[in-house]
Amino acid sequence: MSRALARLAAPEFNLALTLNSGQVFHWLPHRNGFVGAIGDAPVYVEQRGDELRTNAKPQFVARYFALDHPLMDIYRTFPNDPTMSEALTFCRGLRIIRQPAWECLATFITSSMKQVAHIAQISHTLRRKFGKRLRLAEIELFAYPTVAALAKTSELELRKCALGYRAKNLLGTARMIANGEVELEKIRAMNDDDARAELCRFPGVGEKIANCVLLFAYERVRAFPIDIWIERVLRETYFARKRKITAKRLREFSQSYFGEFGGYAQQYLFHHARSTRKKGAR
DNA sequence: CTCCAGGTTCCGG
DNA sequence: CCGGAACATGGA
Repeated sequence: MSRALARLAAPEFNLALTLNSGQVFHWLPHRNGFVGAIGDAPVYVEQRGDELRTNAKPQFVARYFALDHPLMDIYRTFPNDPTMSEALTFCRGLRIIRQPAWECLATFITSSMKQVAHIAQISHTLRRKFGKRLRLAEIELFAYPTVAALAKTSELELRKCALGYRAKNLLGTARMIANGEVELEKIRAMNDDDARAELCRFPGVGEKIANCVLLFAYERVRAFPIDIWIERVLRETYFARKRKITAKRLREFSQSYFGEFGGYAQQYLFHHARSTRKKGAR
């Protein structure tokens, strides 16, 4: 495979960090890089310094990994405080990628109250069971199941994939899209608030998951998902020794304090907190 | 065994 | 608007 790899410039980018930061869940280590599907395309990609090598079309890969995002300009908008600075040092080169909307929405519906490792496991199970089989040389890969494919399964069948109570939500969402009740592409034209409200019409989608989808699939880089990790960071860092900080207050603070690239700041804080505080590092 | 994980929804103050 | 409880599953 290595003979046929195309090359593309990828300055200010850290592939491994980006793929392991909890925004996308199906890429697997392979040789010197990773294999995964970008939509229906089987992709191998590896990083050598400031360059990527891939079997796929360079522009296609560059778009997926958002290599056009002005990372240096984005960093300049980050607030200047110790916690944010540490996260930036730790996560430099992490990019918010452009995921297909349906795949991102469906994956985050299965993410509620689940560890990252388990979200990945569910993604692989669903792909293998209901997704299109793809081939990359000797490797077998699977696309995420289409809306139609999941819409015609059953709650029972999905529960067999360890979805638990999320099965009903995933199925209901697939059916709402399959019957035209909500059109994911129409959301692209909406402003952030309308888009968020539209996403919240799906069962199992509340503000947090809607914000993840806005950030990871609709390129709304201001969207600031607040999960338990981020909530801890906010409370401990910016509201230390304060009682009674409501969810509403946290939401308002994060929107104003982190600014126009709040979604980026959020992902850096999230990944840094998770990486440094799980292996007994505290 | 107990605790917790990239939450949402429903219900009673 | 706010706090609690129920909801499934598996890894630590």
